Amino acid sequence: MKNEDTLQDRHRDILEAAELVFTTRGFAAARMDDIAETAGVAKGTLYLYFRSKQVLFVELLETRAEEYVTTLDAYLREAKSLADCLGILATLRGQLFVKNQRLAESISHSVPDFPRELQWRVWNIRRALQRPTEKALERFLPADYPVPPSQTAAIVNGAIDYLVGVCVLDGEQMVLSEVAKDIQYVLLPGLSRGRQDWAANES
Amino acid sequence: MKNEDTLQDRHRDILEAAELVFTTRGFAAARMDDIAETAGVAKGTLYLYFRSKQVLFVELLETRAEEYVTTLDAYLREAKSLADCLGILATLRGQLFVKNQRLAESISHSVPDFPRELQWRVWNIRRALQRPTEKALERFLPADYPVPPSQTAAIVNGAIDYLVGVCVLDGEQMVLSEVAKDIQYVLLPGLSRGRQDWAANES
Amino acid sequence: MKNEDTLQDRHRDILEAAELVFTTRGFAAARMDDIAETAGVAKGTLYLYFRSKQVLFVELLETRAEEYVTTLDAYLREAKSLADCLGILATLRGQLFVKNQRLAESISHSVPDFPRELQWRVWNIRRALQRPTEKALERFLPADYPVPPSQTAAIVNGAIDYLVGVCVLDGEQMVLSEVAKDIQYVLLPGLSRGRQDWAANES
Amino acid sequence: MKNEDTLQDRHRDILEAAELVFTTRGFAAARMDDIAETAGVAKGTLYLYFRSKQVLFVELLETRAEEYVTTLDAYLREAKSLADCLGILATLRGQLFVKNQRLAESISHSVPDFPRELQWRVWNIRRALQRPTEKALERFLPADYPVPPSQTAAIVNGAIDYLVGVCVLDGEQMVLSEVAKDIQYVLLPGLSRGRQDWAANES
DNA sequence: GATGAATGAGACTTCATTCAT
DNA sequence: CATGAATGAAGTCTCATTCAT
Repeated sequence: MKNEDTLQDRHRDILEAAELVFTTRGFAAARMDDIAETAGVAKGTLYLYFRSKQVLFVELLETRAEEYVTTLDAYLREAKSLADCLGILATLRGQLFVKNQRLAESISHSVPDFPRELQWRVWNIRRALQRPTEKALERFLPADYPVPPSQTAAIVNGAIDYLVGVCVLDGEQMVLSEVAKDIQYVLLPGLSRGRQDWAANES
Repeated sequence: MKNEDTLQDRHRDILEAAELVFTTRGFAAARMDDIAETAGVAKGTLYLYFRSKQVLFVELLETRAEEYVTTLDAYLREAKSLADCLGILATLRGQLFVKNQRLAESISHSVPDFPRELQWRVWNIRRALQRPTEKALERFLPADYPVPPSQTAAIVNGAIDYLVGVCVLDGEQMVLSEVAKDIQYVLLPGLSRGRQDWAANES
Repeated sequence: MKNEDTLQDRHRDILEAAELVFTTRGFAAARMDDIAETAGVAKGTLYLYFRSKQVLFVELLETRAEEYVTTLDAYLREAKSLADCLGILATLRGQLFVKNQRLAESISHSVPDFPRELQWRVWNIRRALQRPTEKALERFLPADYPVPPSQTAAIVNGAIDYLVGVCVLDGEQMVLSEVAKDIQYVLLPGLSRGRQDWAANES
Repeated sequence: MKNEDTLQDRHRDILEAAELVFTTRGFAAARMDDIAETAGVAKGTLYLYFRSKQVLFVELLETRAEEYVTTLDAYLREAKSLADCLGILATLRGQLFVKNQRLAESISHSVPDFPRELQWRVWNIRRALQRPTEKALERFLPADYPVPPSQTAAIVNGAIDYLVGVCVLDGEQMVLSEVAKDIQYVLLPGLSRGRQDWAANES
């Protein structure tokens, strides 16, 4: 009988293979054959660990989201200022972005066909991915900041991800410290002023 | 012989059906049967107008991108200030880009399998979508603005699209004027200061 | 109103186009689109002259077989000897072989699917194509020739067609007088002796 | 894991089913569904053994051609005279070549659409099928025989195949010994005389 | 009569899933 | 537990035939 560790390994190998394949081709175009081959197991073995392609996909999302959130939270806890936050977000999203982004893209397209239980799990993942940025911003935004945190978080994450994405698509060697600097330059002023500045600016 | 207009209509009907289906399911999961049914034509008719599913997808992208760029350019030409630009971008991307964004998401996954000629066409689409924001920013950014326009454009577009996307995903009734206001509040300060401010801020 | 001649022309144009296409691709792979384009008419027009692809095919076979038989009979009537016969057959089959052969090949594969009435017409064509060689041989074979004429005809026709076919396939410039000479050299002796020679040879 | 023999069997079953279907209907009209049903396997199984219909067709040709050539060579090696050769050829082509001939007929129509690599393989098959008759004739033809062996081979093969074909088409019970006798009677004299006889005959 | 856009049955092929070994 | 051969539903695409113009 195989011991517990071997089973864990197999499970992890399959998830890693699935990540590679889903990331590269998207959910619909990914083939279980490819995942099996990449994982170095037989096709039937996949079904010993995951009931279906859809379950494999969702459990992969859950695993990666959890890891990502844990990492991000740990780093953001150390942040001393809004500038720190932006720097950390830019750096970590820069490192993790490509894989996660590609996975995330599959969600909106694929999930509508999933059974309800899986759809619910995906919904939870989405919520979880929002929170770290949101929590960090809450700590440092001016108390009277007029834009709600969830939407400010969307703005910040969008800015970072697109900038990283453009660099990657253009094939440029991505210099993360540059990305962080650009992000800080553009976003910091707008994130640092309270409502009275707004009023001032409007007038 | 059917008259010219009828043919044009059919062509447009199919593109609209394709837009709906590709947008909803992504390229790989979209079925030609669904597109045909949505367009109200027989399966074979699709192939009278587009040689293959891939060609239909790319020509849809081209058509929508062209429309989008034309509209955006026209509006941005009227902008009198950076605030105007951000407002226009937020409003139009909110109206037009949710769909296009979904289409765009399919690209990175699907296009690698396409024949080279189609890949090249997609590449051109990507370039075209970047330009309007870039051109508008060039007009209003301070002369000594330290972040290159292409990357500033990425930051702006990303902020807008994510914000719109979050609103849509959350199922909120999207109030575009709110979106525009939030965007202006967060981004405007950082886009308005020249290099000397940067130096000041750093110190 | 179009006059009779124009209708005849159209009919003939279509048959010629069909001959070219069926000859090139075989019955099953031939497309009505190609035949229409080759004939310079619209696809629907084909169906004004021939009820279906199968009918078009069979009527083409009938037309060409009739022409071929008429021509062959006329020439063979002039033959003064077995050598003449072989020379004439080699020359004419050499001229007509490629087209007819290709058409004939389609028959055995395609006809089983045809409706019974068309099958019967094809059967008649086959009989008709055999007869000229058979009739000519009957005139010149020794009275006591032991091999039945229909089978002798098969041997003669097979020898000629394969020889021409090999030349064509090898891409050689086919010299018909050479073909005729070879055929005569190989076949004439065996066709010229009566049964007593056979007995002699056997002993 | 299924044992090696079972896989071999399946492979052979499919080839036999393919032979039956391609032979009956020709390449273009043959349906993979029919081949699968005839072989007693599911449609998808065919594609585990052969990458496409075209590949299945070509590999069938290769297999049968190889068997045929091997058998023919073995028998012809034992021939003691030209009469033996003709008898052997008539008998074996009668037994083995009706099927192969039907396959061969598909080649000229279907192969032009094939990818270049498959075309090359078919070309090699054609060459291989020519050689046995040619080699045998070279041993027994008079040294000064004026017709080149490759063309003499074409004449002999054509005569045999047509005769067999006519018998089959007429639905006659084919008596192979009769066929052999007829062939020998017609062809032997012409194949036995050297060039001086030719000169004599011409005068 | 002539056209050719439209149709839809049916072809090839793929791939998630199963199950005997 | 692990395997991978087998399955068959479902996808893309073709093409003979029809019919409104």
